[in-house]
Amino acid sequence: MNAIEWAALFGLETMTVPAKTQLVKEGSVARKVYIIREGALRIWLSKDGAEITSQFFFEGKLVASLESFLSGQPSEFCLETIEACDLYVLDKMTFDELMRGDSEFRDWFQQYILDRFLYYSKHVLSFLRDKPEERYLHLLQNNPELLKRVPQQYLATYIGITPVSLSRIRNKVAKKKE
Amino acid sequence: MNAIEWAALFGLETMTVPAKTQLVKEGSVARKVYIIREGALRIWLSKDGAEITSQFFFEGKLVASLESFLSGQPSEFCLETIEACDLYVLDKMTFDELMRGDSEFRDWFQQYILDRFLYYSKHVLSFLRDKPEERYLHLLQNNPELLKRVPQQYLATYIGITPVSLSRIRNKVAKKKE
DNA sequence: TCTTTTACTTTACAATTGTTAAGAGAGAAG
DNA sequence: CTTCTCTCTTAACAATTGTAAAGTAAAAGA
Repeated sequence: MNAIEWAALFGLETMTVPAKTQLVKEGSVARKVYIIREGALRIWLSKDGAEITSQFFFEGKLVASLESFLSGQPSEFCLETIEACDLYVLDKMTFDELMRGDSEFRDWFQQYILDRFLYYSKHVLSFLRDKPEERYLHLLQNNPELLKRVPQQYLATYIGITPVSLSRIRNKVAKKKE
Repeated sequence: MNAIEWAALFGLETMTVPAKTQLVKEGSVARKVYIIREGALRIWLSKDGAEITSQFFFEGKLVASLESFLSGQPSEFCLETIEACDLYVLDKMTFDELMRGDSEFRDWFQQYILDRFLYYSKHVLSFLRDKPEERYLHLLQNNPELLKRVPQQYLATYIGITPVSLSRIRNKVAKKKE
């Protein structure tokens, strides 16, 4: 079972939101998780007034400010749509009931947490092992869809550099290809 | 229940190993998890012949090359003792039985995975938001024990820089304090 | 259509980090 | 005690990135 199938099975309500909608704001408590039927979102945090993107989410994925949703603490992050999105909504009360009562869903969600854990392990690794230019090249190779779909300014902070520096790297890479 | 209490409850065997022992080597499959009675360990990976430390573990913690232990795939990392260690050993067969048969243990382990997930989220954050100097200062503030117990060359790669650069930063910070 | 806004690029300069090599100091081994 | 090894420091130079500002191009709004 994937996230969309769970959403359909539970008959979750859907909502449609325009681009640049903040579903969870910094400092507020996340009370819902969303399953993406269509669209793209990102999680960002602010540093000295600038936005730093920490993750992207696309069709078929479950997305939330998880650490806030699970702990009940105010979120350090903002969850915001990049494009107009079509989303299933799962509120915390229903989620808690499912986690208590539906062992299949519980197993599925725990697998989801494990996947996210493994994703983060690899992500940390790329910061330890690779230079920004290498991180960009890996994205280009392993996730070209991401580059086409996401504004470069978001991509830059996602790989830990400024938009200016990413522009320079792209220029450098393009010249090498000639 | 914490990891040590579980180990005692299950009557796990213990082992004592000297410093710089590789419990899991790069490319081998991790078949055990360890619970630390005494000592310190680290996980590292190699990049162009150099070792990059990705995490530290101390007393009371469960440690393994988790992605290898859970997936059965060869480990990308090496699990190595920093000091002489006194460890409980939990092999995969016993672990799998416990995960199937003991719902309390299963819940405990899943909470452990969740904690690790949250730890990694924050770790990624520090790479996105902070400069190496800030990462060092945060360690100094939040984890001074770590700095005393772990060789600086390991610490340097842990925060994503070279030992030379860490030495420079320490010098700079010391001068600021005068 | 014209204006405004936004995203991206480019440039120049400052700051930081990587690299290489040499040196100082502490501890281990003989 | 002496030598060897290992860790950390320091220095010089190259490479990379950050910052600030100006320029370009394309999309959005009136």
